[in-house]
Amino acid sequence: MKIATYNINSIKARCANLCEWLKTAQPDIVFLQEIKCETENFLYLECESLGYHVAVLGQKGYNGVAILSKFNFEITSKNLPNFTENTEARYIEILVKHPQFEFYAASIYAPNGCHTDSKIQNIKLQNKLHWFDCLYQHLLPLLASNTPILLAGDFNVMMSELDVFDENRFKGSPLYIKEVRNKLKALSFIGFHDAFRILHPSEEGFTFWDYSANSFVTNSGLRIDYIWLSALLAEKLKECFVDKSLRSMNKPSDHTALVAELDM
DNA sequence: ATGCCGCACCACGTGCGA
Repeated sequence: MKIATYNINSIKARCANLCEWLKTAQPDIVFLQEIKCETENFLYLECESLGYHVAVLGQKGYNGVAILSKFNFEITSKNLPNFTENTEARYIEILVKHPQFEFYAASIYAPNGCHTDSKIQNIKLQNKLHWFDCLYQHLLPLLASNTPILLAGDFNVMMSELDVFDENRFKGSPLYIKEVRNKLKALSFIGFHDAFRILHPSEEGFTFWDYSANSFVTNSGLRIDYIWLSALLAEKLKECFVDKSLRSMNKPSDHTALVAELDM
């Protein structure tokens, strides 16, 4: 089983790139973030004609998450039920139903918490930390159900100096400060495994390069997109890699896809 | 010490991203 996560930065602007990539990469499940469209405006026909069932939580203009799956599923959650300020579309979760296996799978777009005004940034940072707390509160009963869980998406956190091209530029950033990194580390404390790091303990694995300053060419990137596997899925992990082909296309997203192969 | 570019939208400027 091949799965991929991709912050697409507008599904509409990326339709041709996405379809071309789906045809060549042939993933079974794709987790999308920042689709930037309302639920009813998603590219249903294009995705369904390529063999995918579609789950969408959209929003006008910003954010928005979706899952494309060749396997049948039921939607089990739209947004975090325990997060009270749910005006932003950042979480959609399905239960994949295959005759041989069943697991929860969520597409995640965590708040980034950055703003030019420091007062507003602090409010956004607190919101980000609270959002992660709510994510874990939501995940604990799922873990207790003993159903395998897969989390994929843009977590807006670099976990270590390996994950950032120039650590000094991000000192104090809500993407990198200790409080935020600790929130992500907490995922491993409750039993999730960072798929890329399991297989590549010392590679950079960047998934994002800013549009400006020629950053893709100079490889000034960040690793902020992750696939997290609960134990029952981590033991099936065969391969995990960054597919840079999407970032190399015309009119690319500023992110590219992180891909994992699991031996189900 | 900074969004340098690109996206969407009551749109030809502004908000937002990371």
